[in-house]
Amino acid sequence: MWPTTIPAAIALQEELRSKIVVADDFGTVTRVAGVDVGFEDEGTTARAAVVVLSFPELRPLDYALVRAPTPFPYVPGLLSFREIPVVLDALAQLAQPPDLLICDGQGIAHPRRLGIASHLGLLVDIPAIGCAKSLLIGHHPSLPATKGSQVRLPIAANTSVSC
DNA sequence: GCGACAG
DNA sequence: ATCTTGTCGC
Repeated sequence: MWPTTIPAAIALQEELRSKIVVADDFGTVTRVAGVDVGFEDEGTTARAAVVVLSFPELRPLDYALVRAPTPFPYVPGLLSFREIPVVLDALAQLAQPPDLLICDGQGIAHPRRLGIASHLGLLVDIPAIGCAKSLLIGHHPSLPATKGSQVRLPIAANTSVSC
């Protein structure tokens, strides 16, 4: 069953965090999937879109678009409970299952090390990368001023939190 | 107590 | 995330 309350969701994260395996090697990747979720009807409907590309060619191989009732409110730190259910439905419809997932949200750079990418990857047992557009917690060193600069930052920098 | 807070 | 208007860059 899926958590319905904030305490239950946090408890589940605490339970799952130990299962996370941090890796810099994703093994042999043949198909990579881009995953994202949008909302309709004032947030009451969740819409998942998954596209599978060949790797490294990046040719579209498959995709799925699924809508379902939104199961959980947006709570910073608990995004996965709002977006994952409909994503699971979409992933189940793929004829070409991916070897790697790239999600719009945090991975282990999360208060309890379980951002949506980590959570989803754990549930479907597929390596996942969190590709968030902004920071949820922590800090990082100042970045190069030039767009496209190659930098190597600590994973989930300064994640000292008291949540 | 106050501010911050993925999408 | 979504909505909506104005502005910017190619």
